[in-house]
Amino acid sequence: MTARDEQKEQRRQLIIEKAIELFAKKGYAETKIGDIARAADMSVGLMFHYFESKEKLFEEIVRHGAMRTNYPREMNFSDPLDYFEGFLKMLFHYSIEQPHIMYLFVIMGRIGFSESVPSDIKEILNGINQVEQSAEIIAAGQKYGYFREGDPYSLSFAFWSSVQGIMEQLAAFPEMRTKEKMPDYKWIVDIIRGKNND
Amino acid sequence: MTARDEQKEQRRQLIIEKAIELFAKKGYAETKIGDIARAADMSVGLMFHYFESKEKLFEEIVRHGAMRTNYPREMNFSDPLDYFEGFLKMLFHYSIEQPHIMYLFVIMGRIGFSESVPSDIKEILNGINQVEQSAEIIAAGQKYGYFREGDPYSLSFAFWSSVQGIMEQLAAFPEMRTKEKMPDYKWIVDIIRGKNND
DNA sequence: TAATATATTGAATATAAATTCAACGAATAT
DNA sequence: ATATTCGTTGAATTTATATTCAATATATTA
Repeated sequence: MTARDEQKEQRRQLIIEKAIELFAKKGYAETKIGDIARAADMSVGLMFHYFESKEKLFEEIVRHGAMRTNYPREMNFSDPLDYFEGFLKMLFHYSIEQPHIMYLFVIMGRIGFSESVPSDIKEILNGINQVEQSAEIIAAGQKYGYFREGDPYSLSFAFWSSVQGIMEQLAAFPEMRTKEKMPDYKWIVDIIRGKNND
Repeated sequence: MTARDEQKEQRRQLIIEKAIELFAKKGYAETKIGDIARAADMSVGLMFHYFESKEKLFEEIVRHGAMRTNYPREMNFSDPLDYFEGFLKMLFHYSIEQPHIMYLFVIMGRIGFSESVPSDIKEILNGINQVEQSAEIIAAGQKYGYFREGDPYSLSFAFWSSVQGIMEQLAAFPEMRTKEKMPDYKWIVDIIRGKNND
């Protein structure tokens, strides 16, 4: 790996980083190549030296995101509430200092219903149905009183939709991303937890 | 009002209705005039007979939305929880049969951070800061134990962000909009309510 | 240092979407 | 029934954005 290759890789990373932030804040269609170029402080033409197209750039981000945000699947947890609390604690915590994960989370959550995202990109996400997976955990946990009563899929849907909503607002309003102003992740866990436990 | 005028007004309403649905599902930038024209079953050119531009069409929707979604301000409530429960109950209820309000809610919630929305449209919403208003109600209600402890603004932010997230997902996935699958609005109220009450 | 490869730019081109417009058919008024 | 206005279309035109490209600067290699 020559010095130049490293430089190139860093440049690519810079573009990706800025693009992630912009895609999260504004969505795919509203984010212009020119916006990303400006954020990365380079000419529009140069963007195409590093990435074949806007679509390919986005695809690389989605692939990256598919690795990073699937955290819960690989967690070990002693009780099923930890699955959710652990993930949210991490997500909320990092949102303050390293918004990267939050941005990725926002982008990933929108892919499902964004028509401008080509279908081969959507396929990257096959098999990562967060709502489905969580519904199973909730269903299992309900038997032992870990979660409130109600349809597990609906609960899971409500939970992840809420998290998505909060992350989207946090992405858009950085002034909320301080220790003082950040919502407490436990408030959100209460969506599925109810008042059954302590 | 001649028959022709009525016809014209109906046509305009049809366009608005379809546009609301599409703007809610895909966002402003991703919704093409052609999409709306197709949904309303007319030529693209004809759209411009009814609306000066995409922007003006959107503006009309926002004005309309500014009237409809500001419901909570005008509600009477005996205890402050009713303010939130009443609104959510209404919103969730109508989402099933008349998704119109849900779509408007989604659109309105995105205006704040959508750069493609011109600033004179954003100004329509000045004075309707849902989060701010709710924070005051929460702050007042906390003294009497209606709400959980925590920064009122953060609680309000978390609550409305969650609602926004759920409405966005419901807008995109109509299969969740049935009596059986819909989340229970009380789960969401628990974000601010905590387990202080019954 | 000369030769070669890579990075960068700004201008040209291509593409997609919004908007305008001339033409025509259908409704309404005189 | 004729003239006038309105609704409609499809084909131009304009505008915004993505993409390509020739030219130049900068770095690397021989």
